[in-house]
Amino acid sequence: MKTKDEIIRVALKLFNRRGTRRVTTNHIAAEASISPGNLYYHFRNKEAIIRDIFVRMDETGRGMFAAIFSKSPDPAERMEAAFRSIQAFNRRFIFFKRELPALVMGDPKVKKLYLASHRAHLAMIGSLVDESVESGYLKPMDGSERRAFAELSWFLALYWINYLEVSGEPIDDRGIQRGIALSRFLLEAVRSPSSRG
Amino acid sequence: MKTKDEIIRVALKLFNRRGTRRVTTNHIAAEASISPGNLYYHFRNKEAIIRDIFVRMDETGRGMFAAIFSKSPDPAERMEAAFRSIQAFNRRFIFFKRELPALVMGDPKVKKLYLASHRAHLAMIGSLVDESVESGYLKPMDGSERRAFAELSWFLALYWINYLEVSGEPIDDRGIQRGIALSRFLLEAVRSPSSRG
DNA sequence: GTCTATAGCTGGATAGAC
DNA sequence: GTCTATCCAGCTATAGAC
Repeated sequence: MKTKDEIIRVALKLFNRRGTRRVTTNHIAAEASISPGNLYYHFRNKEAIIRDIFVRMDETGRGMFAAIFSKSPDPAERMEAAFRSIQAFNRRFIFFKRELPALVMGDPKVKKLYLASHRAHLAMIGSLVDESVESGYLKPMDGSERRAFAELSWFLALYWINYLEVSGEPIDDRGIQRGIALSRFLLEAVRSPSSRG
Repeated sequence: MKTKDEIIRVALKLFNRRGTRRVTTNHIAAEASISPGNLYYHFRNKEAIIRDIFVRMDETGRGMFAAIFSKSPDPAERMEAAFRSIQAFNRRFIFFKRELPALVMGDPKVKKLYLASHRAHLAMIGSLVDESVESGYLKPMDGSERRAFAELSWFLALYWINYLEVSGEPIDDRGIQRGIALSRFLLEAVRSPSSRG
């Protein structure tokens, strides 16, 4: 593997374990078995490493979400599968979710990318909701109701892992299942009577 | 004002503005117009300052939430007022909400206090939901539905300000109003038909 | 209680040889 | 591309006078 990729891989691992604050460039270099000087040959500074991880994360995420939403079995199943995928994704880059405000507000480039991605996700969920209303799976809703449902669903998926962590619950299948139960509760609230089992 | 209180006041202001990471004990001392040495006379270290702020925050919060939930006008209004109060509270201690995972997971004493407070809030909301079901304001629900509704409501109130911030929306009345709209959406989902206007 | 002065350390980042 | 060596800034925390 290329040195640069190895630095990223190791940095992500350490950031997830101990947070960007406590992980120094020296730690990363040591764990990657290279010299500090070499690390600085590949990256301008620590911030650049974080940004690079973010860009890769964003690309991974876009591909993943597109794949999720293009599949279309039963809408309830799809929602559940989507929730599960998003949690796995969030867990893989958990340091970013933990430090979201600091990282997004601290680096204008990250902020710009993050906002674009945020809007894309909301729009994707929004059109999914529109489709489901049109198909009669969801009950008739006006624009503001649709947006409320879409945003709540996204909001839940976005923060659930963080909530589990600070609530002292382990991030395991049971915890994810609890999140799915909440997203089902949301879904039930907007199901059309005719689509209920 | 006592020097100790002044340190706390200034530290909270700076933490909210720039985050605990970038604010040093020297900054706090300078802003409080005292010497670094004097700061260390009053606090063992920086962590102790953060913890002290947290303890005061917790006390403030308990009092505030108890007051909110003991008032009882129309349940919908009460929910709205509660949401508003919680957002104002979260904003006042916004650094803590931004750095929640790091602060909670990094200091065992903070973690313990936070968990106790988290559970107390969930329980408070839970009994409020029970009451509202019994009174017929909310539709009949079993235990798991009640818990889902209570937890979603709390979850929303807890992360809303954070969500606004990272979404690039200003934390102003309009943003809070958007949050209230989502909590209303949740409430509508569980209102009993007879209680609807 | 408050100050000045400073020890002691850590970590980001660079220079220059290979 | 990679290393060694090192500089420098900035921060925490303490010592000791007042």
